Amino acid sequence: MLSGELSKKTGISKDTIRFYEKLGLITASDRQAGTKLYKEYSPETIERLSLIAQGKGLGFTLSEIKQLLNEWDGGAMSKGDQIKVIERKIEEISEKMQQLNSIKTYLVTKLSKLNEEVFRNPDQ
Amino acid sequence: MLSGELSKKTGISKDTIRFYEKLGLITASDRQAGTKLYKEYSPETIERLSLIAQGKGLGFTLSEIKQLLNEWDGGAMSKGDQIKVIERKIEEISEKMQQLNSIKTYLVTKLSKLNEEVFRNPDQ
DNA sequence: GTAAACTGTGGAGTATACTCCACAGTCAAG
DNA sequence: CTTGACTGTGGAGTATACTCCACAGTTTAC
Repeated sequence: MLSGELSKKTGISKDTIRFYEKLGLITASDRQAGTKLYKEYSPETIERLSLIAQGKGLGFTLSEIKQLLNEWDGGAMSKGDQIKVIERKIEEISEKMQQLNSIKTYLVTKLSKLNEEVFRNPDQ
Repeated sequence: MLSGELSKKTGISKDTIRFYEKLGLITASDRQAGTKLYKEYSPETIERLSLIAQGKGLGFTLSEIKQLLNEWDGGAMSKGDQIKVIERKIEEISEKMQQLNSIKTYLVTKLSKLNEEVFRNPDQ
């Protein structure tokens, strides 16, 4: 799959795809075409890009996402180290979830207060 | 409270504080001192700054955070509109939590697989 | 076989979120 | 009363994450 198709399938621009490739977030195999090189992306790249998008939305930086993805693929680390890193990530994610939950609780409280007010005095 | 104290209490640099003030994320009252103006921050600014830091860690941009904080303070919107906006934010936050949860599940699975492997063959 | 669509490249430009610097005025301690 | 710490300001610089552009090859459709 070339960049155009990948871009259409993920909604991520070809420039961004190239940018991610330069950073090493995704990879491609080169295919010769005359004097030019074309870049073949494997279908898994689609899932990888959607993980990147998700990670970004959750406040991870691209370099954090790169780490996460590489640990995923089990890099050069020993099993023991991999376990430690993943445990740490799980902790981080749990923290994020707690934070989101407290914001949510706050908003829900505010919401029910507003609903009550409108119920009592509907012309607002 | 002046910027230095606020900075010490929050761990956020005075430059960042000034930056946030320029963006309207926080406010200060001016106090004249000779030819100079000093900026007085209320104690609530501390909590506001910690909310900003949290929001950032959760993938919200500063302008999204600004919106969130202003809706907090009940801006110029009608109650009905406020309710709609807050409902939308709650949805967004729920989505984020679901995403985090699916990543967490993935990581937990990976972790238990790794633990099992190390249990069977500890020299890694 | 040729025009239109597609491809990778280098490099410049943009938005966001800071961060640093030098300066001049202010205040607090001795 | 002066010295040293603190303050706000304008403006420049940095890191991150894209986004845009022009160009020269390539493939596809007719």
